[in-house]
Formats: sequence, C-alpha cells, structure tokens
Amino acid sequence: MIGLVDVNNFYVSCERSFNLSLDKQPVVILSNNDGCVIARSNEAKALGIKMGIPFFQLDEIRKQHNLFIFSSNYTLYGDMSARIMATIGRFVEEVEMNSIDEAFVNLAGYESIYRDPTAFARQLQQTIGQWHRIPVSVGLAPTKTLCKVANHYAKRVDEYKGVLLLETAAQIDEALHEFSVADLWGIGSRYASLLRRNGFDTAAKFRNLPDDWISKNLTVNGLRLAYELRGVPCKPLEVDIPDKKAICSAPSFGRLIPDLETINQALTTHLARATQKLRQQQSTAGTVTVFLHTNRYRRSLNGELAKQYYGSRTVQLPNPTSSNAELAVYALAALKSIYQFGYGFQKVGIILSDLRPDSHQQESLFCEGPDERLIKLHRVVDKLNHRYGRDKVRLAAQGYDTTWHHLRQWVSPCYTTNWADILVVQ
DNA sequence: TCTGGGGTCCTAGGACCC
DNA sequence: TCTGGGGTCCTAGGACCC
Repeated sequence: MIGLVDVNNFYVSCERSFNLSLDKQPVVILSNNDGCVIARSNEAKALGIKMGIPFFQLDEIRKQHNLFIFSSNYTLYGDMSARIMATIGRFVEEVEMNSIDEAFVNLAGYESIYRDPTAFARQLQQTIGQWHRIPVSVGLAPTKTLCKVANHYAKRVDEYKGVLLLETAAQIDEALHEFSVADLWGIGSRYASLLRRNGFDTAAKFRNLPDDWISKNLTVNGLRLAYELRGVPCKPLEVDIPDKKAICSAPSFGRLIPDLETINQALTTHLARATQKLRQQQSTAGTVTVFLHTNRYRRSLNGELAKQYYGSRTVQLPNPTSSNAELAVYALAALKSIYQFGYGFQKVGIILSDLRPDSHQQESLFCEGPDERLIKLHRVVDKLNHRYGRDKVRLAAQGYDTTWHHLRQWVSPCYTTNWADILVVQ
C-alpha cells in the first residue's frame, strides 16, 4: 500500500497559516513578476477565477469582491514544505517528495503498526493540521497513479473529509469509471484530446485499451500508466533525491530592458543563483547556455504584434566548473554575441547543463585543473551569504541596480526564515 | 500597461565505431 | 551469385509534471 499526501491549495494554505484573516476568504497567489494566477483558495475558484489567467484580467472581479492577493513567496513555501515533509517523516521511513506540496509514502511493512490505513491517514492529517495549520488530503492505493486518483476524490468529495482508500478491485473500478482521462497523471492536453477523439474519455476505458495501441500512440510512458491503473506498480518510490541534470535561472524583468549594461547585471545575478544551486548539489557544469528574448505578447501602437527577437547561445567550457566568477566570463561573452540593439527585452536566462559530480574532475591535457583557490572562495562566500543574506557578497558585475528586478508588489513576510519577519502575537 | 519558472523523459534520425 | 550485425552518442522535437 502506498499513500499520497497532498496539501490543499498549497501556496494559499501557507499564507493562511500565518494570517487568520484569510480564512474562508477568496485568496489568489500570483506568479513571479505578479503576472498570472498560479494558486487559488476554494472561495476564489468559486468566483470563477481560472488557473493561469493573467492578473490584469481580474479587474472586474476585484471591483465586486474583496479578493486577497499575494505575490509568490517561495522562501516561505519552500520552508513550510520542508517542515511538512519532516512531519511526514516521523510517521513513515520511506517518503518520496514528489513536488513542493506532495509526497508519496510507503506503507509496506507498517501493517502491524497502522492496521487501518485510513486511520493512519487521519492521524497524519490531524498532526499536520495541528502543527503547521496546513490542510492535507491523503489518497491510499496499491500504485502511485491510483493514489493520485484516490487523492483527487479525497479532495473533492466532502464526505471523504480528505482521505480515500482504494483497495479492492470493485472500489478501483468504480473510481476509474467516473474519472476523466484528462485528469490522469501523465495525460496532458495533447494525449487527452487524442484519447477523446477516439472515444476513450474515462480512465476505465483507457486502462482497457490494448497494450500495443497505447505504446504506439503514447509511448512507453502511457503503457506504464495503464499498468498502474490495472494495479501493477511501474513507478517505484524514489526516496533518494537524484542530482539535477540541468539548472536554469530565468526570471522576467520587471519592465522591458533595452541596454546591454543592465542585462549584463541581470545575467550575472541569475548566474549567481544557478551556481549556488550547483554547488549545493556538489556538481560542476560543462556547458552554459544564455538566451535573451522580447515580450511575445507585446503589440505596437497599430495593434500588430511588435517585432520579436529571440537569441540563444551555448558554450562548452574547457573545464567544468561551479564558479560563477569563472562562468561569468563565458556567459557574458555569449550574451554579447546574441545581443541586438533596438529591442526592449523581457528576459535573459541561463541554463547550466552537462552537470557532473565535482569529485569526478576529468584531467585535461591542455588546460589547468580546477582552481583550488576559487573553490575555497566560493565555500566562504556561500556561508557568508547564507548568514547575512542573499548577494551580500557578490561579483562586481552584478551591480546594485534594482530597476530590472521582477515585480513583487504583494509579497508576504518570510515568517519562518527571517528574524525580522517573525510573527508577533499580541 | 499588465500574460511564470523550472524541470523530466522518450523517440527518431544521423553520424559514427568495430 | 553472393554485399552483416550490433552497438554508442548526440540533437531536436514533443510530450509531460507542479
């Protein structure tokens, strides 16, 4: 038996955890740059606010209702996630963190401790609610995909109160009979419309398709999904977190930026973010890609789509490194080569790839090895920045210009990670 | 005026190796 | 008259996830 623990409306729940006035109110969380709606409370969903819509389209609803709005605060959400995961870890040994707000738990071997899986789920739910003021739903089933289905119902059907166990063949059949194929884990919009066109609109109908049809049209991933629906586990629990294969940092500018000078500063800052993640997982990057583009939605005065530009350049490094000082040389040269005068740019981004463990440094015949002094330097810089705040020690090329920074007009305090933001109870 | 960010996996095709 | 077999690596494109 496997369980899927999933937080209800995670970002909204994090904000509510520290702000009682948000209870039972319509709340939305905006994406980076305050661009789109990426999380909604049930009350906001009831007002008809759709996932992913641009924020400016909410003007009418804002006039009619008292809508609570927040910029996303990933420092808060990331820390709350870690706390919830730690709490789950007190109940079961094997926990796979599937995303920031959900975790699979392996209940195999716990039969004598948690005799009734439903009772276990209730206990977990109650503990997380009491310790973190965060509501979770739990789906229990023999495979991950069936857990997703169980969780879907647990969240939406009131009488389940956030917990559903799918155990017997009859229970599973009934659940899949009603379940839209588009809501299955692994079926996106493309596959959903393909399946619907062919008349396979429920999970039950999909599950009963012949294997060769599925693998021909949906590749081996689709076949794994079908097996999982039949109760055959094909997606094992992954308890150890694998190292990332690529690291990307590419937040939009808060306004359109025309000049290379400012874009240089932004790129060097994104690079600092990316290399910090890189060093955290003790890897080096062998390849760096820089890309630069204009706003694809922008229209000129006559209403036509404005002239667009997209440039990107990939550079292979002579020596893999995790040093932003070293990488900056290549990244800035790449940027210079793709930059074009005469556009307002929306975003510059950096991708580090060809990642490998820093302990496995390939010796090169023609280049010097990694610079030991730089490695020591970054260790110290990372420590200082952890203690005194992000970018307290930085490359001069990052500069101190903040006019390009993305918008965060409605950001909440970092209640759990910053002493100055700690909640005061009167 | 204003439209997010960061990832993973699979396949086909081409170039190459012995 | 007869012209093999078994691989790897890389890239682009397309699908998916939260």
